[in-house]
Amino acid sequence: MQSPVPHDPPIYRRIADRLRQAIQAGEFRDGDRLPGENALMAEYGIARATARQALSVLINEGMAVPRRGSGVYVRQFRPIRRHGSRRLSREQWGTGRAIWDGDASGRPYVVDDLTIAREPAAEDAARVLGCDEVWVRRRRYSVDGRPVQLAASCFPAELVAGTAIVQPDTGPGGVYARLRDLGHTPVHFTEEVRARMPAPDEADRLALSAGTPVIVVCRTAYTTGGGAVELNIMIMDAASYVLQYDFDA
Amino acid sequence: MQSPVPHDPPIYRRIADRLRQAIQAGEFRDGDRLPGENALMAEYGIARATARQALSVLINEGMAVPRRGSGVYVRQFRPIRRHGSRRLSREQWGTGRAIWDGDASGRPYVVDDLTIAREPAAEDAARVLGCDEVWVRRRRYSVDGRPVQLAASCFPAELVAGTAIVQPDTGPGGVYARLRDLGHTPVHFTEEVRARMPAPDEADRLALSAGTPVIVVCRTAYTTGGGAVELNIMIMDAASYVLQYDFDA
DNA sequence: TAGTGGTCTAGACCACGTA
DNA sequence: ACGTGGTCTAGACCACTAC
Repeated sequence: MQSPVPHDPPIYRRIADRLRQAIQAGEFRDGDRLPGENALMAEYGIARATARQALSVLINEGMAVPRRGSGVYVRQFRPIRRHGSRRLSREQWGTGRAIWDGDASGRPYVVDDLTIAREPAAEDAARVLGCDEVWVRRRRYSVDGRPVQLAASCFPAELVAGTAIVQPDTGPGGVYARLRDLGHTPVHFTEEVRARMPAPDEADRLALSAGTPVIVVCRTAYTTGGGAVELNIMIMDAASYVLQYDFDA
Repeated sequence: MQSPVPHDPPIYRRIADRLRQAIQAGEFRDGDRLPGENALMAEYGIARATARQALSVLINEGMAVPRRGSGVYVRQFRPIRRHGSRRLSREQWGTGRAIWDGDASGRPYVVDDLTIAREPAAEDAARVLGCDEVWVRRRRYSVDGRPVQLAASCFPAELVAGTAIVQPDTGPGGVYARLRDLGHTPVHFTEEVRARMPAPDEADRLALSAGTPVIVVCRTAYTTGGGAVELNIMIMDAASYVLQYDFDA
């Protein structure tokens, strides 16, 4: 009978652990090139697949990024701080500022791939918004030339048909100012936050490397009557964002 | 010259895509067993490593979970809803209820691995709390017998030394009620939310399978004077949580 | 052109879970 | 006992990047 000793970690794990420690100890800095497959094979006397497996551990942890034909590099982070409560205060969109102005932490951003369409409401949207058809504004946001967020805003179709909300340019203050003009001022917001690994199409559109989760924020905007007037689903590159929420006891 | 046609996806990707579609189409339900390595080898006439690679795609996406000696299974989700703003209202902890009572969506929870220690403050904690030494309460929360969250609360050492806050049982209302007793009532909270892949020790303690990110919530509690009295870092299994924040415009 | 990572094959031995 | 996934070897060809 053997005593129930935990097994030695496999070779590839020990190599991955050593590399991770080296990174955290500062031996490799952000953007530095790590030892490649050939270097690990020579250093540890292992097969190629084993060296690959060691590197894939770090890659799937989001600590390293492979570049074809070049090498494996330590990942760089510079997150955007997104303020949950403060940024939606009436002062912001009441005075003609777009909400997103405050988001990029001073860095310029661009909106890509804007599409506006009338669609049958998805099951969730139908329940929350209380309608069968919605107008959807889909767009992608980029900062420093890199895509960071996909967003899809849904509005009850009858409410917004023919307004600036279904136009590419929604005018000063954005969609919330237009909802106010229509007499449906948003006064309350709920945000649901989840995190998961991206679906392949999300990874494509956000140019995510392996090991990068997405943060999914589902925001609902309510009017004084308690009715929901907007459902906004945001999918964010988790490596590019810090969400901040402030509230009182 | 070739036209710049995107390459055909590799075999393992196409197999992974087919399996993913089958899951999303409901051909496999939560907890169902997927075709294993041998089945894929036979079905597609591929080598073992290729079949493995196809399955590893789904595993790293968090869609499937491997069980040694048994098979690969479709992952199951049943998240806990955690209310950000509402749960910290004074009514809750002012009347003797522990904050966590409202968290598990009605399911019972347990606290594991509670340790309480006086330590030199980490760099972040020192800056936020304005002190060199802290008392830290570390614990793990489990729901339905499965670990879901690691938490570490830091308090300024001089403030809480000798109080119930450094005892295993903090009494009715928990640490916030004790801070109130000390005249340092928390009145404002800031939560920073991030998501990333877990470090190996986090994956161990939360029993996370590959492809599961963690949500990191860093909460700071402020008193009326504006001083920070607690820094609480929570690491949550992303598959087990939905965070909800409510706020007004 | 040389070196890198990406894909793939055809084997091997092991630990583990189920029956 | 058998089938499963976990680890590992020793090759191969390819696409891409840097020089």
